[in-house]
Amino acid sequence: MQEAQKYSRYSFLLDRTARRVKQYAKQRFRELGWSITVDQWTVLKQLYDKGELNQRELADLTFKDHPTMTRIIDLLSIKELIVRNAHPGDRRSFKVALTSEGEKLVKSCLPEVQDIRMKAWENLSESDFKEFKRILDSIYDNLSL
Amino acid sequence: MQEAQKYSRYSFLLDRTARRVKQYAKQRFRELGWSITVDQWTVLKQLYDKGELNQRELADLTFKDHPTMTRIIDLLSIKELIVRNAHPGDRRSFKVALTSEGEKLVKSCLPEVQDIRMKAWENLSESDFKEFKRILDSIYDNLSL
DNA sequence: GTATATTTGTTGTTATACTAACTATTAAAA
DNA sequence: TTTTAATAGTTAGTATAACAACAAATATAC
Repeated sequence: MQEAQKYSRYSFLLDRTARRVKQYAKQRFRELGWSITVDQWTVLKQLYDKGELNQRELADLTFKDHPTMTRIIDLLSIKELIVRNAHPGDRRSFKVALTSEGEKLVKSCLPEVQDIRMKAWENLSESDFKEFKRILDSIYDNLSL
Repeated sequence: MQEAQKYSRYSFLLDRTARRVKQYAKQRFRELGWSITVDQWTVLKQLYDKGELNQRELADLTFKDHPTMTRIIDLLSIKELIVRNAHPGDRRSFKVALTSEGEKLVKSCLPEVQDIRMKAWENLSESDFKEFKRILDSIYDNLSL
């Protein structure tokens, strides 16, 4: 393979693998009969870990943009897993919070999610993780503005 | 961080980085005034390298599913960069081919695409690439059916 | 204190991703 | 040979993902 083409190949592998990881989780969620998507789960989990957050904070934590977050929150609201509460002192923003339904769902799904996530990393060592994280962070930084 | 949560974190980093790589390329395509997306580029490049292919072959090579490939090909056809030719001997399928316009575009974009792709990998060594590829492949295999 | 800039969130548009259901065609089985 | 199965591709529906343009509220500058 030519030197220059090598980089396209690596980008391709990265994209392919990320899609596979997401697809696997999506499929497992489905098989388990859960009515939420992986991205919706990520939002629920943040709220579970950190408590009430506004939409900007959620977007920052998940590295999604604001319109995407608006829509994920819309869908979770319709399912009554979260609520947008008025923010006292800033009428532009909401305090997004888990409902008791939402909290119950997070608690019940958590162990299975951890199994799903672990599956990807079978047969990989502790030093592999470190290397992998270092390289991913390096790529991310190379492309940051 | 708890052992189990570590894996979610790695999946998150993988997803985040893959999105960033794609976003960067998209932004550069845009800045260069190109009227194609990154995924559309991938299809054009395959046709440039391998010649005529049917839609299934293109889907397999790019690891995309068939409906997605149908739509990418629709869009590239509208732009008259490729054509669906009848397949002699199998009336179910098409032979997809670059038009002369399409071929000209691939040739003119190729050097810049290589620069875009290279950007992600600055400051990484040859052994980093090898490690990275090995780990990505391992993850992919762990999740394959 | 008013003009200007920034922040928070929404809406609209285009493209990818995945599932399911479908048509048309070809291949395999009985 | 006719029934059945498999393959190639499309269409429909839902959910991200990214960008642009926007409204409303808040913060800053003068």
